[in-house]
Amino acid sequence: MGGFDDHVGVIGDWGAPSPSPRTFFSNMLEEAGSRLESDKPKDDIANSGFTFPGPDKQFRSENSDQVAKQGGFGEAKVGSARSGFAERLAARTGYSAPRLNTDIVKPSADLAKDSSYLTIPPGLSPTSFLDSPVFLSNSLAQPSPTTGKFPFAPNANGRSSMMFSDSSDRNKDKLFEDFNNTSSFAFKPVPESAPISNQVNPPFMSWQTENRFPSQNIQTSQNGASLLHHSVATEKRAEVNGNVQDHHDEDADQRTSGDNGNNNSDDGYNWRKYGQKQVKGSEYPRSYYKCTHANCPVKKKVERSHEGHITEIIYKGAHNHPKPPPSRRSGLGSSSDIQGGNEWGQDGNLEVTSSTIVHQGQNGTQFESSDAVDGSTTFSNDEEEDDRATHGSVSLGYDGEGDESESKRRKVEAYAAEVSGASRAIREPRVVVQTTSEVDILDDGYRWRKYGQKVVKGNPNPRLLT
DNA sequence: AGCCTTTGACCAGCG
DNA sequence: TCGCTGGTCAAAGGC
Repeated sequence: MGGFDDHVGVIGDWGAPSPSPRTFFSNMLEEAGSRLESDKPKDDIANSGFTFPGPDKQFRSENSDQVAKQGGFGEAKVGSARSGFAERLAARTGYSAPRLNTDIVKPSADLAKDSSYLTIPPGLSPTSFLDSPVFLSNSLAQPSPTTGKFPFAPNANGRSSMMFSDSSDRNKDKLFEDFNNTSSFAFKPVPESAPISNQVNPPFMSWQTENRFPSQNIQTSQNGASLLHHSVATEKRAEVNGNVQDHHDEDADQRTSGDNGNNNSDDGYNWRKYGQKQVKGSEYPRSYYKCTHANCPVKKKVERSHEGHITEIIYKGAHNHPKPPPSRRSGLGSSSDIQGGNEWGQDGNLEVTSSTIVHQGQNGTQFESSDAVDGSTTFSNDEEEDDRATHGSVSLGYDGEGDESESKRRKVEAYAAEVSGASRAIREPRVVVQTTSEVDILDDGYRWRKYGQKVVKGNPNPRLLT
């Protein structure tokens, strides 16, 4: 466990001294931008990027060329930025961020195959920006990168792109203003567009968050489509926001100010580890957790790398109780695998984590959503960068029945593609939620409306769209 | 004292 | 029936 402890310690060290999220991210962008402007060979750019596992494979394989050519916000930038940051960190604190073994990340083939799903690049999840004020209908929305705090520049093909190379705050702000001032925000095209997969075209919807979801949240599209996002994604998303803005989040606070991420506030529930086993076919041991709430049948299996990064999370069942208040959550000694710190990195590290969420009923019904969740940061090694450079696809359970939101959808899509390009170091734990029945998955304390069902290619079971 | 993790043993499903 | 595998139990120990 030494390695893990070390990792935690690292996180702890990062906590205090780390600059405000906004500042940090801004710096990162600037650095990335400067890199971009350099004459660095594109091949280098492509090679220096970090990788993104899973479904992203598809994204990468089909767009890697574009990514390399565009050199846009891609891997090189982020990777470079991270590298620079790591170097500075090492120089300043004497600490050398450990390299991550990215081999652990397994692709979610099924997701990648599903063309009906939107492929979103790593580091950015639909929910990331869906959770942003741009889509928020409530007043709790706070400024965030997803609300337009990132600069967007025009794109030749009409799609939007994020220009992180443009570090001008003025431009950013203006862009954001435009962003915020339009109900149907528009991404400004960019000459050097980030890669947008042809397969990304699929229907995408604009999303709205109904409220601030505690542990599980529903993101509802304008046409009523919703996704259930597990707390993991939710909290990580919050963390993402926290990195780029002064976003305030209760859970985030717990993570950062509590005990260096050693709390159990991962998803708001308390878990007790009751077993661990090396599963065949899995490179890392699988841990078994139970919800500690009385009579709560929920369990989760977590696979994590030696570095402590989650590679897969499988939830089973549905909580039959509300999320315990923060004060009642277990603090020390928690085995939570999704806790802020170690799993997803901390403010100081530049690792963006996303997750794929699959809600699967034992009756075969599989709900699938995904979520690039995390804005946490951690340095990863070159291998990882290579493997995940252009990965980052996440899928959304949406069939594109939307109509008036088509344009928005495309914008979001483009935005996702762009942003994904921006966030390089992405780790994508696969999150699966298994419930005993369709009812269970819906019985999560929220109200769901089924708006469709579809048999998805590669999955014999109908996919519920709620 | 209470809750947690660890870990070897045990059990059940499956081919 | 046997062996493999995944999941769970429960004792021991730590915090």
